[in-house]
Amino acid sequence: MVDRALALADVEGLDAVTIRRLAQEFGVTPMALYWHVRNKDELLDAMGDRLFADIDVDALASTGPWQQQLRRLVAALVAALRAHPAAAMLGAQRVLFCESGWELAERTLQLLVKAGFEVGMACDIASYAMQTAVMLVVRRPGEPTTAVDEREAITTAKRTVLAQLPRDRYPLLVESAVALTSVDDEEAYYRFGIDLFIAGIEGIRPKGAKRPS
Amino acid sequence: MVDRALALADVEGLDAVTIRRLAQEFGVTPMALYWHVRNKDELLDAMGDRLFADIDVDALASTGPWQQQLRRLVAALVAALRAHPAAAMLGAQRVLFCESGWELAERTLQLLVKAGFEVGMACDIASYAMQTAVMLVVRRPGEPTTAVDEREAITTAKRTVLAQLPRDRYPLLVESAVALTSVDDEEAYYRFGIDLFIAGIEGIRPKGAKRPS
DNA sequence: ACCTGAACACCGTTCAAGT
DNA sequence: ACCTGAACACCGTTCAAGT
Repeated sequence: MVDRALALADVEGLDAVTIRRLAQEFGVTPMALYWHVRNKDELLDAMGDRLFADIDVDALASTGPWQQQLRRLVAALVAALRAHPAAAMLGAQRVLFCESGWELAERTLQLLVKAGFEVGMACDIASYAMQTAVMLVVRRPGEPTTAVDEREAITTAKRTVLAQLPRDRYPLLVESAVALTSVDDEEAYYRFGIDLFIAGIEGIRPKGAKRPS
Repeated sequence: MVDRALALADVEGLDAVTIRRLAQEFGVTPMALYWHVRNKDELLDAMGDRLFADIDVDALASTGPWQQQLRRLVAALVAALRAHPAAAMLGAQRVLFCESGWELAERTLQLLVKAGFEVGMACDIASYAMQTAVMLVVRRPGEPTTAVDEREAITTAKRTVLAQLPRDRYPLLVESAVALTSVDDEEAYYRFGIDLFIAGIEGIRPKGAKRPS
């Protein structure tokens, strides 16, 4: 049922995931679902939890310098969310409330503390990391609530608007109409986002941080 | 009407903003609103646009080194979104489609190009900046769709769950139950987020970048 | 120019009842 | 243990009609 809901979200957007629609997919009456799930929120939570299920923290954060470990963790998180972009935002509220999320969070905190950050700072960074991963996935163009069919139309419409702006007032916007409304290389896009995050972390880290381990 | 909708979102969450509810607030029948707005999406768009209305780009990005200008722009964006946290996410899809958003975007691109980034990279950074600002505001705890009344209850519930986790498996999570579920100093939180962003940008910038201006 | 009434196709959810 | 029927209080939206 959770998988079916995720599949539905992937194709038609998160808004299409309704109790009634899901029941229809199962060839069953809407009320039947209430036997398996307490209410819709519980279903959405379960969808969020599922996102983290396949992340193998141990394999990611055991060897190498902390920057690389952190990068691998964030990259794995992003990859997990990318599997279901429409549902990715559900993950943000669920990391701290499911087994696999705990594993991920604890490891990240551990890693940051070992790197010399104090616990409070490690918490801020870990939260920021999670939010950044979600942000990268739930990004432009086309809200996650949109069906895949409409996405392309929305994108070109947006692009057209930008391209027709007055050139004298907004030269860079007009020039960048395409670049601002689409992502040509997905992998490069995510690499850039993660690079930026890691660079930020390294940038704010106190220079003479001790390494207790 | 847009202001009323924002006010409603502030108090009861974005989910409370419905055509029918809004009509009720105005002491009018739901269908009356369709005279002033084509449909609900148009209303949400207008709410998103309103968020940028008070940003005075010229005052922010005219003097000083580019890092400071960029910081001021992002800070102003964050401040603008913070005025209506529940509606902040609406801004993300609207920056490129309203007057004040264009002003903001063009200025940011301009600034980045002057700083030595090529136009494509400047676009990526500007998009990232916008997303980061939204992310910082639409953050934990309590989804933007939640009413203010419920927020506190949700927060303490989450905290309790974390505090009761097995200490041997998740020592850092248990220790950080409070830190992970709340923000004690709002200003420090936002400063941290913006610092991290700026540090990232400086980190990825090519060292010998030329300064054409 | 601005609003209403009636109607339609959707929601989530409860609760008693069926097998 | 698992599902249904009927019902309720909500949505957004259209369209003809009122003033």
